[in-house]
Amino acid sequence: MKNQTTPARVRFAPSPTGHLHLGGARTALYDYLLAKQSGGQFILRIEDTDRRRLVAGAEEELMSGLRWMGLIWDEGPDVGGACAPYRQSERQDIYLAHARTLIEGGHAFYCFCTPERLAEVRQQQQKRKQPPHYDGTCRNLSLEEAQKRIDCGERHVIRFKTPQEGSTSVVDLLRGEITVANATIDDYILVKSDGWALYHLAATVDDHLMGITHIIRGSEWLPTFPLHGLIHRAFGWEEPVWVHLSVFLKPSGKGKMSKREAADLNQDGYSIFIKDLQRLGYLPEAVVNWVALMGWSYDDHTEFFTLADLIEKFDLKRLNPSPAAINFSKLDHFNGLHIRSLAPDDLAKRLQSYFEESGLRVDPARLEKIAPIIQERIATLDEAPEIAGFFFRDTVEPAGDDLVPKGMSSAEALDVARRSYQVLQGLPAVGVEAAEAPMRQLVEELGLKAGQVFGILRVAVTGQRVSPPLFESMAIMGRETVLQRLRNAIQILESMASKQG
RNA sequence: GCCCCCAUCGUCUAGUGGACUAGGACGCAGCCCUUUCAAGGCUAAAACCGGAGUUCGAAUCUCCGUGGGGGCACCA
Repeated sequence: MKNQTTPARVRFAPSPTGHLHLGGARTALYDYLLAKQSGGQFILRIEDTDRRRLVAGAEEELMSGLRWMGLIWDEGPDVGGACAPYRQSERQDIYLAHARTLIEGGHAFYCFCTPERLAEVRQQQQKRKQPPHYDGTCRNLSLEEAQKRIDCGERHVIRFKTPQEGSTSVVDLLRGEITVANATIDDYILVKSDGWALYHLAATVDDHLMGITHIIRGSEWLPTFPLHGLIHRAFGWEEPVWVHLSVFLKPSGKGKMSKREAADLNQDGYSIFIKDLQRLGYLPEAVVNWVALMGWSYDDHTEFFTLADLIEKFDLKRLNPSPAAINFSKLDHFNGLHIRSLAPDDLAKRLQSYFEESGLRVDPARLEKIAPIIQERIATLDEAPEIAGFFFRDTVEPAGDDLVPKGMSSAEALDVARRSYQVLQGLPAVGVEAAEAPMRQLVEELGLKAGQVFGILRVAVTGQRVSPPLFESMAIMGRETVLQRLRNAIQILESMASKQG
C-alpha cells in the first residue's frame, strides 16, 4: 500500500477573478486525489481579498467546473466546515490579529511610505541595475512612534521584516532544497493601507489555521516561496509539505498562453477554460484523465485512468517539475477513449442536449439505438448531431452530385437507385439481417462494386456521404422512411438524367 | 537588469551508474480490415542541448555554458 498513512488536508484556493482554466483544474485534481487517497479532506477556499479584481459569477463558475470534473470538496464556502469561514474576505480580523502578533514579535513593521516615493525609489534602483526593493525607511521605527502616527490618521501598510543577513532554505517536494540570500527577499507588504491582507499573509495564516498538510500550487509561487517559509517560522508554525507544479505552456511549447491566444483557440474548437471544454463536447472523464497526465505519470505504459483509478494510483513523488506544453490532440484521443468506454445508454443521455442545441427534437428511445453505432465515430459529443442528425429530421436533401458516384453517369445512378428500391420494397424489413444479403445479390447482378451501390443508397437515405453503418442506420430509420427517402433521391436523379439528355 | 526553476523523439513522458540497439502514448506516414467514416491491428520515421569532470562504465552524479520558463505590485 503506497497510500498516505496519515490523512492529508489539502486545499484548492483560487481567487474568483476569471474562468477556471486547465492549470487550476489540474491543481484542484491533484489536491483532490491526495486528499481522497489518504482518507483526508479536500477543501475549497476562496481567495477574494483583492476586492477590485473580483469578477461577478466567477466563484459560481469555479464551483460548477469543479463539480463537473467530479472534484467534490469536503469543506468550503457553500458547505461550511470546522474551519469556516472559507472566504478570505470574511476572515480579515483573523489576518489583522496575526499581523499584530508578527509586529509584536519583531517580525513585521508599520510602514508609512507613500506609493509615490516608493515608485521613485524603485525607478532609481532600476536605473542603477539593482533589484527593486523596499529601502527600509520605516523598518526601525519604534512601535510607539508608529502608533502615534497611526493615531494621527496617517496611511500605512504592514510589511514583513525580512532578515537582512544570512540565507533562507525551503524544501519543495519535487525540487529539493532551495536556498536564497535573505538580501534578495523584499520586505513584502502583508496588509494594505485599506486594511485588507495580501496573499502572503492570508494564505499562510489560513493554511495553518485550517490544518493544511500539503500545499500544492503553481510554480509562479516559487520566487516568494522563501518568504512564505520565513512567515511560517516567524509564527513558530510547523511547515506543510510544499509542492510547486510546473506551468502549462502553449501547444507550441513556446511560452505561457496569453489571453488573446486563449481566445483564438476557440476557433479551432479548443479551449483552456473548463466551461468551454464542457460545451465543446468533452467528457469530464477525459479532461480529468488528460490533465492528470500533464506533469504526472504512473508507469511506462498505462495512460487510461478513471478518477477512481487516479485516487488509487496518484503519487506526488511522480510529479514532473518541468513545464509541459498543452497537447489538445491528445485530449481528443482521450475523449474518444472515454466515449467508447461509456455504456451506450449513458452515452445517449449525454448526447441528448447536443442534439437539442442544434435544433433537433430527440426521441430518447431512438437515441439509445443510435448511440452504439456512432460511439466509435465521434471524438467529441458535439460531433454527434452532424453525423447522426438525419435520424431526427423529417426529410433529407441529398446533393445531386453526391448521389452519382465517381465514374458513373446520373442515368446509371438512377438505374441503381430504382433497382435498389425494387429490392427493398419487396422486403419486410431493411436491417442487416433482412436487407444486406438481397442487396449484395443486387450488386452482383449489376456487376458493380458494393461501395458504388451502397454509396448511392447511403446518400439517398442519410443525405450524407459519410454516415454510420448503412444497414444499421436503415434499421433504426425504419422501412417506410428508407423507401420514402429513396423515392425522393430517385426524383432528384431523374431530373438530373433528363437534363443531361 | 536581478532572483528562482527547468532541460530525453514535433508534443506528453518512462528511465534514479551497467538490463539502452533509450521504452510507451499522441500526432504523422504506410499496410491490413472495410459499404463511407471511424474504431481496431501491424509497421516505419522520430530524442538523451553543448562542453568539461567523477567513474572500469553516465541519459542518469558534479561544474560551467547555452536554451527555455517563471517572478521582481498596496494581484493572486
